[in-house]
Amino acid sequence: MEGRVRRSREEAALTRLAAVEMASRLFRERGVESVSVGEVMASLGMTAGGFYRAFESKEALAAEACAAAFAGSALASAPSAATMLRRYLSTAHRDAPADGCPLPALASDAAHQPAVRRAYTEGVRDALARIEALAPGADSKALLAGMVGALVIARAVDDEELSAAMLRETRRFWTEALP
Amino acid sequence: MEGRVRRSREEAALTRLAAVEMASRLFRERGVESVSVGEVMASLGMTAGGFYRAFESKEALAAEACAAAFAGSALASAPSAATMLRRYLSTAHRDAPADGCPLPALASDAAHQPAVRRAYTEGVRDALARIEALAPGADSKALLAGMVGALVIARAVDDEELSAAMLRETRRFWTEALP
DNA sequence: TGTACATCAGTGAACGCGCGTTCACTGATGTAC
DNA sequence: TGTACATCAGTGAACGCGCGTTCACTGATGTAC
Repeated sequence: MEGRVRRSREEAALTRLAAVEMASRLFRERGVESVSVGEVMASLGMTAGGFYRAFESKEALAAEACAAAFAGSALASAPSAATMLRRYLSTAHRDAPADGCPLPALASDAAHQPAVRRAYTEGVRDALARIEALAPGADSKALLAGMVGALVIARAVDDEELSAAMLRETRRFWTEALP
Repeated sequence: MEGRVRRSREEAALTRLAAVEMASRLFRERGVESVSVGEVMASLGMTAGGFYRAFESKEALAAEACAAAFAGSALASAPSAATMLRRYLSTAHRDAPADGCPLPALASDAAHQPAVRRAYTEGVRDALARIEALAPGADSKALLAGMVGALVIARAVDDEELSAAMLRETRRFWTEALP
């Protein structure tokens, strides 16, 4: 296109927020390393060059986008432990990683990239606190491990029946195991 | 170096096996996409060009290397469910992904690459069968989810204490929960 | 068994490509008077 | 409020780099006689 160029500062700030939000979704869907800066900006109708007016590097975006993913996690709003388990261990959650919990989606990135790792650690602490609030007395770490593991395996497997069974059986076990 | 070149067919076959084994370790350690063909071959003291006499593509190597990782999984040799839990949910296993179970290490690759996905699915079926053999009557899917999830989180987290606690509490819960 | 030739495992340079990042430039926005 | 100038958000081309893959070449291995 020709040169429609400078936006107002307000618009630029909104663009920045939109980039973080878009990156947070794309990173959960496909992993930080598989999504390019150019793709994030193109999704916003912009070119890659402008990215560096708003962010210092891709790593800085990764840190912000992951923190944003944890901050906006839907797990926060469940009214009971049973509801949390039903929503978390659902095929809908499995099939929508971009909108879902970052713990299964970003585990591999966190294991290999320090910027993601920091946000991830806080996300684990928050998740444990939420589980303890919803299910006092439950073994929160074993429960979180089961939820995250079931989703990770359900997303990695080729067989729809096996995938659904991982979610269903894990949900059933923990629904019965809770006080 | 100068041209010491052609090896015997026997040597070439050993080189091929060594490449699969090396790739299987490197892929578990850092993920398939973060390890280059050149790096795998350099680890064997060779150049990248020769790779394509033995393999059709990097994707073909990924499929073979992942299948090999599952075939050689140490989980197979545990004499009891308690021993399996102790070994699997240990900091030693957490800190040695190259030698460890592929289920936590390759989950992200399986979710995004069809060649890995197929081997992964068989790996999940095998793991469930082994758990059912060691702990008849246990909820094998919930248990596998807990083991894999605890290791995935323990490897993704910045805080040694939190990381060790994830393993320890998950192990304690399941040791008590088993028949 | 010995010799002459064909094969082919591995080398190393080159390729096309996509990536993260830089930069000169544009023209609307923001500011000073 | 209106004008003149400075700023700077975003463009688009270019960069250096590492990747997966190809290919002409080498010389030891394998084979035919």
